[in-house]
Amino acid sequence: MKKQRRGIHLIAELANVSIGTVDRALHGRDGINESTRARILQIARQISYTPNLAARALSVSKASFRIGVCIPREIHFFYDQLWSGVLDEARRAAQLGAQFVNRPIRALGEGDAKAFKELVKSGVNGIILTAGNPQGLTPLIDDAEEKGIRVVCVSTDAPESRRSSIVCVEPWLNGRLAGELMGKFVPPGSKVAVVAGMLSTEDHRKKTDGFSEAFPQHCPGGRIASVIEGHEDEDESFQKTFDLLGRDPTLAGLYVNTVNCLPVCRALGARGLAGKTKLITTDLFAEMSPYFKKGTITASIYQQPHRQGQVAVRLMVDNLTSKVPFPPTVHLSPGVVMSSNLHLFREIRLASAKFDDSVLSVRTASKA
Amino acid sequence: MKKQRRGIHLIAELANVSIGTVDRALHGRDGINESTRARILQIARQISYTPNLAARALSVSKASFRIGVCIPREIHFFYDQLWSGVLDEARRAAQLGAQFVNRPIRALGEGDAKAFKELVKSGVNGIILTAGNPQGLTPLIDDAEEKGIRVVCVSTDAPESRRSSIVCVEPWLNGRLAGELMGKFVPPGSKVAVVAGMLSTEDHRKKTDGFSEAFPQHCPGGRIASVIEGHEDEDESFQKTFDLLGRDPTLAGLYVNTVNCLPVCRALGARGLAGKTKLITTDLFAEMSPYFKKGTITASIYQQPHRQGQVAVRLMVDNLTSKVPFPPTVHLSPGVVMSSNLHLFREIRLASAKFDDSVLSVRTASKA
DNA sequence: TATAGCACCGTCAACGTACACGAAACGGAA
DNA sequence: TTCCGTTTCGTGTACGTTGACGGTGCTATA
Repeated sequence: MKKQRRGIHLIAELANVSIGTVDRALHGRDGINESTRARILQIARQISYTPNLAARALSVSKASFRIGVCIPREIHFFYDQLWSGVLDEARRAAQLGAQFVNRPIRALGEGDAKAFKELVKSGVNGIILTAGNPQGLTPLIDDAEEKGIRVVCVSTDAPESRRSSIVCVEPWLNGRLAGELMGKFVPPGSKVAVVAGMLSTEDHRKKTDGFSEAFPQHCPGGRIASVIEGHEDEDESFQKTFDLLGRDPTLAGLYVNTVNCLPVCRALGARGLAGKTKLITTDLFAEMSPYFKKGTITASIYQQPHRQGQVAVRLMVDNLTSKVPFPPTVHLSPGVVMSSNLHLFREIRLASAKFDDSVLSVRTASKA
Repeated sequence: MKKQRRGIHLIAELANVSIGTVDRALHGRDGINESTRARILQIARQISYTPNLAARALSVSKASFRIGVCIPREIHFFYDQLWSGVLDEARRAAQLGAQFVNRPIRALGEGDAKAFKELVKSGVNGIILTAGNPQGLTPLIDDAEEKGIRVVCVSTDAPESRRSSIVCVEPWLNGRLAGELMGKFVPPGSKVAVVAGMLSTEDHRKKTDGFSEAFPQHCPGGRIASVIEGHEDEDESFQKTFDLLGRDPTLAGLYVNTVNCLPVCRALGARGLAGKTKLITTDLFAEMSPYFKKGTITASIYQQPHRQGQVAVRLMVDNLTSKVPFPPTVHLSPGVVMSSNLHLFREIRLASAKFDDSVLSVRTASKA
């Protein structure tokens, strides 16, 4: 009744050698006869040996690789989800000996160059980041890649750089989907308007472009009456929308391509147009919930932040552990949130029952 | 010249207790004085202790475990994706010592009891299956769970059984989302129809119910004119739809809640109604692509088979490796496919460029 | 006073890998 | 023969955590 050994021990047993010899064979160290090495490698292949990365990480007493993460914390409902996706996946990867160093920045594009440099200097093997100002970051990214540090952008791209991969929902497509939906929600010949954050940011411009292109294609005779900018300011957004609705009461739909949709909802309510004028928003957070239920928001285009974080970590870990090549781009499909499926989204579910995300007490289930 | 201990040992040394006590304190186990627990937690906080997850994983690595998978192969575009999702995740889990035994069945509900029994007898630690005929499977599932074999249903549930979890897109909600969409696509007072597979299958019935309930809520004065059954037969589906469209040319929309939508598309084309009558379908496969582009299909409700497979494996592996408790249900949100985002879905992408799914050659890095 | 029961705590052996050290076996040279 | 060096391989320990098991005192009951 001998106990069943695993891994390197099993190979040793099968080859009638010691684990030391197996170690030498597997790692190409010297001090071993070529013939026995061949024999051991043969057996390793036969039992399809895969090293236990956790054990390896433990043995060298430091993680086998470290991944730096640099994302903002400002727009909470979005980046919290992104971070939570990263964390979810990181917890699993920890079993493979991955360590994550978090180097958050205040807001998108704020001090990311500094944070990035620090991560590079700290000797990580890979970096996951939201590239706020791509022009500043591009040379740094290229430099890191040059040194063998793999860089994966998430949510926001640095397209000109040599980053290994980008995980995002394409803003242009985001706008197109909104445009197609709107085109089918409103009757032919309708006029609609776009409420953007600031058109100076590429993301909002591309969404606006996508919408403007797709809407007329799916709504015969439809056209964009106007595009207004709220500059991420609550009062300004409300006032401008309120005025717009007053000027043109025949407006059939509104597309909000920034996360800042609550003022627009309120403006619609103030004009008594809630539920009448079709409203398509972007992203999702708990405070939007009542507006879905009242019918003010017809649909929202969901960018899957949690999943973006997950996928980014997966790409990185797969590459670092198993040399899985990076796909140059991962374009997730935006989700469509409506009142029917609203409650299935994390942002809404977690709002009612907040989970404790403290890491230390990962309480193991007590035996039954 | 005492050696510098780390982690739990360091805490033990500082607190003048043994590592066992520290373990008890950190994990909220009983058999420890509350005051010493507080003291230990205090010290842990002071040195900002973080558990070495690699060590934990190693310690718990109760050797390898085996997971049985039992899903049909009949509806290729769906179950192939499901299987591919399982495989994707299985590949990762292999690094943690998970083995997967595949025991496919011909079609949903065909010989699944036999396959299930074989898996149980083969001594797996967990089973992932699509529960075709729940009534037959339920006692078997309960039996397996009794023996400590965790069972996760995917896509199709056995709700009365004691399965550990279910991963699916709820059919009722699926229908509701279709109903809400349809309600906003067609003008108030519209008549629409439902094309089902067979109403005897619970899945199709629930989808029909959900649709019938949601549609009038979102389309004032709207009503369901008729529900027809295609019985998964191409000719029958075509003919019945063709006849229906002839009888009632004012029909504003059609909802197909089975995967068998091509005959409906053709019937619409034959009547010259393609693009006029709004068509909402279910699921997604490559042959639907041209109908999206022509505008015949307005939208399709996507059940995320790949993701379902992934999630099911994750639940199982997380539980088996780290005792993460099963959530009783995982209800994924159905996706909405339209012409804008069509090309982002696996089913369409992979149709053009097939990927190679070779698994075995996970080459370990040779020393630099 | 003995004994059982309980609350609290320590000890030890895994888990799979990496690496340092040392032990054989062998050949050649003194 | 003895001595030394090399090649080839075995042994032991460390890495940090977990869980089974055993041990110490103390209190309650006979």
